[in-house]
Amino acid sequence: MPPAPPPDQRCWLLKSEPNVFGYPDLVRVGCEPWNGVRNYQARNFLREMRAGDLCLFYHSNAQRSGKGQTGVAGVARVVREAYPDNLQFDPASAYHDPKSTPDSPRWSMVDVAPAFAFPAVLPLDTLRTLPEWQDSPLTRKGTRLSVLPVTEAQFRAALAAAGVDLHASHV
DNA sequence: GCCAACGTTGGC
DNA sequence: GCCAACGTTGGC
Repeated sequence: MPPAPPPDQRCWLLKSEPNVFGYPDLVRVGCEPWNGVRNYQARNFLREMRAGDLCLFYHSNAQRSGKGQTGVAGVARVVREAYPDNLQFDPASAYHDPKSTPDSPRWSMVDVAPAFAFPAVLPLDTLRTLPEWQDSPLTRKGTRLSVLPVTEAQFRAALAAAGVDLHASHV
C-alpha cells in the first residue's frame, strides 16, 4: 500500500453581506449552497474547492446595514464540491443567466456549513495590521472578488488575531 | 480587437 | 450617499 497522500486542504475567504446572509444565518440553517457568484475568477476558485476546505466567513458592508462590524465572523467548511448553481436557470432570480443551459452550466456553487464562530468579528482594520495580510486582495483597494484563496499563514494569523485556539477548535 | 459607457462592489 | 476601482457590454 502506498502511503496516504498528504491532505491538500486549502483555505479560502467568502464574502457575504450580513444583512443578506451572515454567519449567524449559516449557523441557523446548518448548510448553505453558495450560489449567486457571477464572476469568472471567483467561480474558478469555487471549482478548486475540495470538501473539508476551510473558509473565513467575511461580513462585507456591515456598517451600512447596522449589522455589526465589517470583518471575519467565523469559519465555514466546504461540505460539497462544485455543482451547477441552481439560480442560473431560474428566470425569476436576479442571478438568472439566460445564456446558461443545463447541458453546459456556466456557474457553479459549493455547499458550506459552519465550522466555528469567532468570539467576536475580527475587524477589517485589524486584518490590515497583520503582516501576513499586507498583500491580500482583500486589504488592497479596489479588488472585489467575493471568493478568494487565503494562504495557511493568513488563515492562522486571522485565527490568532481573533483569539481562536486552533487546536481547541477541532479544525 | 478597441474602448467608451455602464453596472457593481464595497469601504467610508 | 459618495465614489474609486473594477468587470462587462456592445458599437464599431
